[in-house]
Amino acid sequence: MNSKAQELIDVWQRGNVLAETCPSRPILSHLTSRWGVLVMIVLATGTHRFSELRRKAAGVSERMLAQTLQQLEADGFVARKAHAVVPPHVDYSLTPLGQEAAAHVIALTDWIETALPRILAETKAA
Amino acid sequence: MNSKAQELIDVWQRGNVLAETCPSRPILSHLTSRWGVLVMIVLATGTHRFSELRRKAAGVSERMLAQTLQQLEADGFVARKAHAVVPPHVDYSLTPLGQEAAAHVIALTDWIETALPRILAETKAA
DNA sequence: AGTAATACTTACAAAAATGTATGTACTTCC
DNA sequence: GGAAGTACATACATTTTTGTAAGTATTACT
Repeated sequence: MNSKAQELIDVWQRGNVLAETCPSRPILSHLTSRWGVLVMIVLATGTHRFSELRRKAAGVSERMLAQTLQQLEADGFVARKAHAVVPPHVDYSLTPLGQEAAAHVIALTDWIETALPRILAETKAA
Repeated sequence: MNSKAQELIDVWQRGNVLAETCPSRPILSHLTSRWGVLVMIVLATGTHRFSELRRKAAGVSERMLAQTLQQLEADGFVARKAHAVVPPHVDYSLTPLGQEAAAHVIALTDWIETALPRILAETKAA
């Protein structure tokens, strides 16, 4: 059996982000995308509405927030609950899977935030 | 004192990725960039040459690898050591700071790789 | 003399991400 | 009657990212 075929089989057991076509790569990119990271962090603190997320993740446009939420929902990390009222009311929260993912994303960003003074001290100008 | 000024001061103690202009954001984006993640993972397994990194991080172009390495080096996560020989020989490794960062990046990717079957099972078509 | 090897850089092109502005639906409030 | 409020979608423009191809320097091998 060639290595390509082996890779396909392995995915049923475990992904490998180093492999070019592994389905873990798009998942990783959604989770580590510019806004994906921030959305996960905010949702980890509890259920939020669209507009609340927009305010807390400073800098996101409506368009990007909507797109990001749809990706995370499609990946099974975010649950969307729309209430049939006018004006619209939609609640976003993390699924159990999303909570697991968020824990790691937060561990990373938390480290960065904490280590920032040390990092900045060693950073060479861009 | 206004909140903008407070933000500037706080950075000396701790970053906040939710803040639009916090210097932690570019750091985060370098670490979570498409190739940044892979480079950190590979370097965490030991010192590598440019060409070795290129092979292990399947899919990177020379241009992107060079650029990624320069960013990570500027941030103080990667150490570059060039040997003055012909043909060129350059070794890349993680700094102590880089090793701390890598640990978290790996925790995340490792979780994704492990959870991949579960994730794929819940994933809605793109 | 021509080719290979390594770690890049540079110019150019194509693709992807992101932003801006505008529209929608329906109800409540002024 | 007109404005506000919410959660989006859509078209379009711009910016950023990424890739491709080619070039560079020096030595060794054929």
